[in-house]
Amino acid sequence: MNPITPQNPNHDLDHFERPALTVDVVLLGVSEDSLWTVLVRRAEPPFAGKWTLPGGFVRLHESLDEAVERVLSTKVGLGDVFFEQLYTFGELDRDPRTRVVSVAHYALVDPGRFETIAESAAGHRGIARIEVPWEGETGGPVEVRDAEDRALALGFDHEGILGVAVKRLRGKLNYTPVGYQLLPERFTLLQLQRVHETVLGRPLNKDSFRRRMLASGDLEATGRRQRDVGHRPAELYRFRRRSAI
Amino acid sequence: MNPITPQNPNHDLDHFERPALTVDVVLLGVSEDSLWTVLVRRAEPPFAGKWTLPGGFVRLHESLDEAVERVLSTKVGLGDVFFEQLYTFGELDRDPRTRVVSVAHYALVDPGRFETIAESAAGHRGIARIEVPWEGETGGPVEVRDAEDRALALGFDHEGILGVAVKRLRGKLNYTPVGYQLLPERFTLLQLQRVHETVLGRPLNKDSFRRRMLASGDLEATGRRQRDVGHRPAELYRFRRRSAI
DNA sequence: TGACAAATATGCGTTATGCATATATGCTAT
DNA sequence: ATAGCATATATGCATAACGCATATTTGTCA
Repeated sequence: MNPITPQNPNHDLDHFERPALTVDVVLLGVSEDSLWTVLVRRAEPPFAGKWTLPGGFVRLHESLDEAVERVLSTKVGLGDVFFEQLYTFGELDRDPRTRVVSVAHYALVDPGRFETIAESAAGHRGIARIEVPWEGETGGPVEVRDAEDRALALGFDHEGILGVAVKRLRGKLNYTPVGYQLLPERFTLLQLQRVHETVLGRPLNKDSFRRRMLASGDLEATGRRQRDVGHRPAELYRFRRRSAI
Repeated sequence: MNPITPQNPNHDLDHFERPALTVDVVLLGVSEDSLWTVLVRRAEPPFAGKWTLPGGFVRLHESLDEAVERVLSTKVGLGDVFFEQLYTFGELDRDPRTRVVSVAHYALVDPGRFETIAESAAGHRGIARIEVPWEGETGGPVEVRDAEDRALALGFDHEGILGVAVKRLRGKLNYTPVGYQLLPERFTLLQLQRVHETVLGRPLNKDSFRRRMLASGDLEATGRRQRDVGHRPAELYRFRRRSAI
């Protein structure tokens, strides 16, 4: 026990032996009825050559949000992305170099933007999109596999962070309209349902999904309809900006 | 923009100009149909004399959970308390001395333990329990008042953190059985309902509350009943330890 | 012009919820 | 000892939400 002494309240402030602070970002997108995330390959030790979540150290003069925006811009080439804080991981052995505490975030992008990441991934070798596997019904740990279906051991504790992010997103879908961040501006009810089903990993009842969504007040009919779909076109909706009553 | 250079990947690790890291704890308890929290009076600048959440710097060799336990033990004299991480606050101007990022937690204690804190508060002048006001229906900011009903400006951004904690607890009550952390081991259904009502700030329907709780599978009848209550005594329940199936 | 596929609408049984009412039971005052 | 009290507990019912099945509508394509 080593309390802050009243004699020197700034004891800890002057002391340089403090944990380092990072942000890590779980970037998620839905495409082809699968949930994908974006990983970057580490060039340097520790975990050189391993795939990890995009992340970086928090600078003295930037907020956590600014650090996330810098990471997304620098490492993935994205700006203006929706993200929220997920959880802060502070176990002692997360990083073999030294003590590092990481404020994890999850970010959501629509299919169009995710496509640009996929193209970027095709060009560079240091970035990849990986299909997020279902957690087993048991809620076991996520096991990531690459395009050739080889098990992929992520660096640091990032596999655990990915699992927490997916779990959080699934929970959020049940009581917030966060799904719209995974869709283009205009979308049909069935597209929205498919996104929910993809994230949740289970089929949803079409009628009650429609009723709930329309009753929620979060959706707004645009008056436009689908085109060239080979069947009766559906109404296109957009998410209503929540009035700040 | 000052990216981590591949030439020196440990650039930031070696650099001492990193944010300081603290934990702050919103300690909550229910008593007399009110929700209370525990504040400590700061002895030193900044905010000397102001009331703040108990908190402290995270040491290099302790995890976040260990830091919280140390803070609860050192500043409030409590051990073995239920707590969970709340949110990490990282705005630039939180602390006038230097950049400080705080991982906020909320902790819940039963009335018996809260009573010991209240006694301790009566003895020492550096600790107090404060009734948490309802947020208005508008969800406006919490305004803290002391026992003499004087407005109390908390130090740092702790008023905001308190508001987030109450909001989180209210949300959690709707889908998890956290309420039992605010009760003694054995309790009646009406006591549990009163706790929920106190936290949520609104009356609940007795019948559907009973039905939901009994159907949830979280409760277990102990076979014992209340004593000396001047009316028909109620069954005493305890929370069933969730099997890890 | 008709087949097709999905959108949209309607009906209905099941279940959850809110409310009202009736009965049970330990304690207390007389 | 007993009547009355306050709350626990049980039952019934109207309403709303939900899952499921079925019918109808409407662009597109062969």
